[in-house]
Amino acid sequence: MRNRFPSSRPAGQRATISDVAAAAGVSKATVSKFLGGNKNYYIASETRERIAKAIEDLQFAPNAIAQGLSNRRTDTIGVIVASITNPFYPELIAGVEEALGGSEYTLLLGSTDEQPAKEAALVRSMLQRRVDGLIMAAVTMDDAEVSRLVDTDVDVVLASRGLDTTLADTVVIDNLTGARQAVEHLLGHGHRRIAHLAGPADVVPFRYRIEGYREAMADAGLDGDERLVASGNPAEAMTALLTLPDPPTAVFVANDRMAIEVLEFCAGRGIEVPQELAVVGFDNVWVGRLSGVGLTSVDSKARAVGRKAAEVLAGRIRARHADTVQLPAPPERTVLQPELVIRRSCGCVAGEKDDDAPDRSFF
Amino acid sequence: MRNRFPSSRPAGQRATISDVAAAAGVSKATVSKFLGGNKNYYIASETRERIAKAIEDLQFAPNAIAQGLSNRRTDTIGVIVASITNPFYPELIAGVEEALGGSEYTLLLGSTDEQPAKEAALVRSMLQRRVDGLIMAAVTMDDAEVSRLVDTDVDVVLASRGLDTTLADTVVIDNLTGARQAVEHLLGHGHRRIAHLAGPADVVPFRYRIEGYREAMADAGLDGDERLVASGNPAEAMTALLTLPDPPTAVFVANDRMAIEVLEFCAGRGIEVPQELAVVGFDNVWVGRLSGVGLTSVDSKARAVGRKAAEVLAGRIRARHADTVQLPAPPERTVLQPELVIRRSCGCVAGEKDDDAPDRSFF
DNA sequence: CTGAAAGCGCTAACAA
DNA sequence: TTGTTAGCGCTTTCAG
Repeated sequence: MRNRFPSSRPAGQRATISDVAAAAGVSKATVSKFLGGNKNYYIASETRERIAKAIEDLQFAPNAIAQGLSNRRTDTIGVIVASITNPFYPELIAGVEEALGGSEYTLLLGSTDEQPAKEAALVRSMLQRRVDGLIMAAVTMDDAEVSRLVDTDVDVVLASRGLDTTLADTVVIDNLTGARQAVEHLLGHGHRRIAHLAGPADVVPFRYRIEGYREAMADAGLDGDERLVASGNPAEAMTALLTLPDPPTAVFVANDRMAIEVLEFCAGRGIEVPQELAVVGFDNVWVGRLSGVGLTSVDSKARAVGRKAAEVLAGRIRARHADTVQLPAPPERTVLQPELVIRRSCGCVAGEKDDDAPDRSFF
Repeated sequence: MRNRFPSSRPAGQRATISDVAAAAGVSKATVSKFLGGNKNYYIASETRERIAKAIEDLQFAPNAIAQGLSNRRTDTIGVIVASITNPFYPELIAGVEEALGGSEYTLLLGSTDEQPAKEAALVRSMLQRRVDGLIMAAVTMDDAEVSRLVDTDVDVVLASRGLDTTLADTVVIDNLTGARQAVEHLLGHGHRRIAHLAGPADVVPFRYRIEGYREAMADAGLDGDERLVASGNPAEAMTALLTLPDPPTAVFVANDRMAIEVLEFCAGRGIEVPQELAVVGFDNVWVGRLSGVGLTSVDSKARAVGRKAAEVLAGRIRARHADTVQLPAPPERTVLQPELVIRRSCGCVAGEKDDDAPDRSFF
């Protein structure tokens, strides 16, 4: 195997710009200009060739760390999600990657496992690593913390879990409307006792989903029974709900993760879904599409949210690095519309309205 | 809100070690020693306090990029997976994070979408970013490419997709045995016409799964019918298989992603699983556990593989950075044993042997 | 115990 | 068109 490092440095050590300069008989500056590509530096085509050859010979690739230090930008963006194993987030990440497609950005990833301490540590770590921007798809921080974050020199966009804040760019879906749609659909099926299995109240979207539930119930003149709002471990919550004197005939669950557990709970107890209990989830994770699952759910557009978040962030970064110095534009808030996807678990006839592309593969 | 940057630099600019040094009335070198923590530098406790105060006042956090340049290590490890939306990989990533738990490592993530070109680009990008190590859970490279990669100064471990190579540390499961178990189980159910839906042949594990299938069939004196080995789009492949003159009564599918599509295909065609067609998958992705799915599958231990890969890698990095210079140990190959997890789709009675912890949440 | 100085690999004025 | 020089922010000898 021929030695790929003909320079004087020991094997396994990568060539530097100085090696290239020496090999090409030019200065580092010239090589650097050659690398810069974009800026219209003038450099003799003959020199250009010599440099290209040296680079090729030495298998040189610029050290991005050194470039980062000098350029004050790393072409890296951080993505912090709540739970990498919840299929909602890989989908969101895929959206981010999609949007960043051709660009030179690389993703620094972190999963908080829903732990605020881990979230804080990840933010710190990414800031120290000088990411150019940060997409937060896990936010348990309060406004003060967000504002401190926004005060730094990295651009931040809050995705999906976004707070109410107007401090930072935000990409969310309309959780309130989504929740209303779900509950209204259940009302349309004739249900009157509709429960809500809520998510942790320290996560903003869950608060809106509760509110949407309450509004829809109130509009139907069915509000007031707080016993119908449960939370915590799905199995336990369902047990409590179903042993109520006047148990619910339907439940709107705050996300699909929990909704699937409700389905499993019912399967385990021999409770027929949707006959004995109708179930509607939230997120429309791909699993719900499986014919053996058939979960009706509000699509929270994970991929689109990720894509949009990345676009907004890229725009910010571009603006920041633009030559023309100007005040940053005020935070931008994008609200995507969710969409109720109807399947079996709500009581609709199978296939009635399920318009999923049947040939699309699952993952 | 009080200004968090009392130094002279403009808001939004982070304090540097020089700012701290100035504020504490010491030199950068001393501050750096203070930061180093571990090495037993002697520094007066009074100075120590002044520095600590300055750091606190200035909200100083060292620039990891600059540290990286100086230290020649970034405390970052790259993870390249084949497809972030295939639940197998988030699980593997979770294993990596688990193992890296307390340490200061951060993950640089990339998903290749099974495209060799993207894989190459990601490797390049991560190398340029000077990751300390690389976990490749997507390898379509050949030995030559791997060897070139191993020749660099980053430690590489091949996880799950590992080649046959002995050039790099590898953590895999015993795919051949796993496949044999699957097929033997089907044989035990009395099946004689067992098909195999194979994965892309350029991915090593899939080749072993085919081989395991062939061996098991041969051992049962059932080899020879190559028409039973299909590949490509699951729906099309199944259609072809089922229109054979002597169609299979069971199919061993190379991974759960495809197995699930087979299940959907059957549901769509009204083909009863397992009565008309028994199905066994590979990976034991959590989805298969759902009561509405019940997919019998060979567990490929994604989490354990991720964990082990991270441990091996961390060990390598530690060794490389150790003061005592020594020849690197030869590549280490870890082979984890897969495990057949039995559910409905193979023909076993539901619940018969499904020993999943029933209360474990899904994701 | 502390500091001066050199250097990690690259970029960006500014000269030449 | 090319080279010189001075950093980017931190670490690490090596002298005090």
